[in-house]
Amino acid sequence: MSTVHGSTVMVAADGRARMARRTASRGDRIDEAARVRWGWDRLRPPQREAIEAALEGRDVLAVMPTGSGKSAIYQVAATLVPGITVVVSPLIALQQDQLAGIEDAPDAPRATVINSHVPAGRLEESWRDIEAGEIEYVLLAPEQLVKEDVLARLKRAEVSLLAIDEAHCVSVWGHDFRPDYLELGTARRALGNPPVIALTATGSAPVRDDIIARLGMNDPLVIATGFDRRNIRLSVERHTTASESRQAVLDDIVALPKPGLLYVATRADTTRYAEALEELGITALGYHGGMSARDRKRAHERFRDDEVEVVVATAAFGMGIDKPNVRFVVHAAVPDSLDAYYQEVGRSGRDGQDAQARLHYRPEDLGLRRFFAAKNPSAGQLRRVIGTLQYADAVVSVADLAERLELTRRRVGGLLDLVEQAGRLRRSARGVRLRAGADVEEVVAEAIAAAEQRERIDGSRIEMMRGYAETDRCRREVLLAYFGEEFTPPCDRCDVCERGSGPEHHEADGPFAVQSAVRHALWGDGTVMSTEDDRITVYFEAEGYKVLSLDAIEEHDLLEQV
DNA sequence: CGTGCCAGATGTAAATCTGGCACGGTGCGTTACT
Repeated sequence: MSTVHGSTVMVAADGRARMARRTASRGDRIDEAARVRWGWDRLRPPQREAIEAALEGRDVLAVMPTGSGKSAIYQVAATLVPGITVVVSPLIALQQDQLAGIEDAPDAPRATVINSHVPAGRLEESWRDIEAGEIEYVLLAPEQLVKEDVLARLKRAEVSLLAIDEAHCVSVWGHDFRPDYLELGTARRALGNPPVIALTATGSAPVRDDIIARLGMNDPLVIATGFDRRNIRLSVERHTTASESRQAVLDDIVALPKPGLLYVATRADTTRYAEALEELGITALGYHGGMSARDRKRAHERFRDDEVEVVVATAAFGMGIDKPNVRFVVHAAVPDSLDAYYQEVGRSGRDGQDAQARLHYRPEDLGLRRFFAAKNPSAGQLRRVIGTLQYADAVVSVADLAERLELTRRRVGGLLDLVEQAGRLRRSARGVRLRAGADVEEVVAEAIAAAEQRERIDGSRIEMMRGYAETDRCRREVLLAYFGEEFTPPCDRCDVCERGSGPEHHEADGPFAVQSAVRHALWGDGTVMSTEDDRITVYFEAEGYKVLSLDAIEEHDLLEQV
C-alpha cells in the first residue's frame, strides 16, 4: 500500500531508467505500433512507461487529466500482446465514441461493443468474430462482465489485458449506485488474471486506494501526472440567500465569454436556469439523466457544434466531453467532493486558453450532498441477506438473492458490499457466500459499522469541499493539496491571490511532511494531505479527512510518524 | 438537510403567514407495453 500515493511519481521515475536500458527494442516496437496502427508520431513518457509496465505483466493505475491520451495506453499495449483486450467503460454512449475513435485510426485492429443496445443478430456476429480471433478490443460495461456466459466466452477467447476506463467509477459508483463495479476484481480472476490498466482523471487518496483494492491490483505502477491547470482561474462567491445566489449565477453567465457549462444540483434547476437564461437572450439547454437518450445526444451535439452557448446540467453531463473551447464552468451549487468539482471544472479550457471556474456557494447547499451521502442501511434487510446466505451455506448469485428477498439487485449489492467491507463475504464468479463461522447478529453489527464508516468518509469529503469554498488561502494550493500535490502560492489565478488577502505563505516546517504516513491513537493509519501554520489535514483510511490542530497533537501526543 | 409547494388559517377583503410534507443524482439491464 505504501506505493499507492505520494511516492508514486518517484516509483515511476526509477523504473523508467532501468526499463529503458533493458527494453530498447520493446520501446521501438511501442513507438512503431503507435505510429503505424494509430498514426501517432510519438508517445509521451508517461504513456510509454505505462505501456511498458503492462507488457511486463504489471498492473498499472494511470491518473492523468482527460485529453492527455489515457486511452492510447491500452490501445497501443493491446496491439503488442497476443489475446484480446477487454475495455470496461461506464456508459454505452462512451463505448460508441471509443469504438468510433478506434475505427477512425489508419490501421487499428478491430473492436466491438457488447451491451444491451446491440441487436441480438449483431451481437452473435460479434461473438463469432471474437471467438475466431478477429477482434482485438471488446468494449463493455461492468454489468456485462459479471454475466457468467459473457465471462466464459471471453475466457475461451483468451483475454490478455483488462483496461478499466474512468476507473474512479469503481469507487464513486461501486458502493451503491452500480454495484457490479465491485465485481470487477472477481471478473478479472475469472478471466485468468490478466494485467489491469486502470485509467482515471480523479486521483485523490481514497479514490486511488479504493480502485487498487477493489480491482485486486498487485503492486501496481501508479503514474500520476500533474493536476495543475493554470489556465483555469479559480474563484468562489459566497451568498446568504438562495435568490441572491441565483441572481449572481445569472449575472455571471451573462458577463462571461461563452460557450460554457453551468452545473446545478437538481433536474428541476436545469430547466429553471435554462429558461431564465433564454429570457436573457442566451441560448441555453438543460441536461440531466432523466432525459431521453435522443435528447441527451442532441444536447451533446449542439454544444459540441457551438449551436448553443450554455448547457445547464446535473452531474450527468460530462464524461466523454472533450470540447476544447469551453470558456467557463460555473457551479450554482457545490458538488459532493473536490474530486467531482475538479473533474467538472477540468472540462473548461482544454485548448489551453483562459477559462473560468466559479463556484457560487451557500453553506446550506451542502445539506443536499449530506442527504445523498446518508446510507441508513436497514438492519432488518441486512439480517435477511445475511441470514439467507448463512442458511444457504453455498454460493448464491446476487440475482438469486435479490429475487428470494424481493429486493432490487442494487439494494442487495449495496448490502453485500457492507458485508464484504466487514470482511465477512467471499465473492466468486458464480456469486457470493458467507465466510465460515459467522454469527448473523455479529455480521449485521459489523456491516452497520461499515456503513457508518463509509458515511464518515463521504461526509469528510463533503467537508473538504466546504474547506475549499471557505478557505482564506490560495485556492489552487488547497485543491492541489487534496490531490497530494504541493504547490507554493501565490498562483495569481484565483480570487484569493488576486485580492492579495491570503495569509502569508510559510514553507511547512512542522513535524509532519506532506504525504507522509502517520498513525493516530484513535483513527488509525493516515496520510498527511496538507500542512498549515497551526494545523494539518490528514486522510485516515477508516475515517476520511480530518483537520488536526498542531497544538492538540503535541499536547495529547495524538499522532506518530510511521 | 433544505426548499418549495399547498392547504388552511387569519379575520372580514385581499393578501400574507404558517405548518406539514414531498422531494432531491449518477446508468446499466430487463421487461412489459405501445
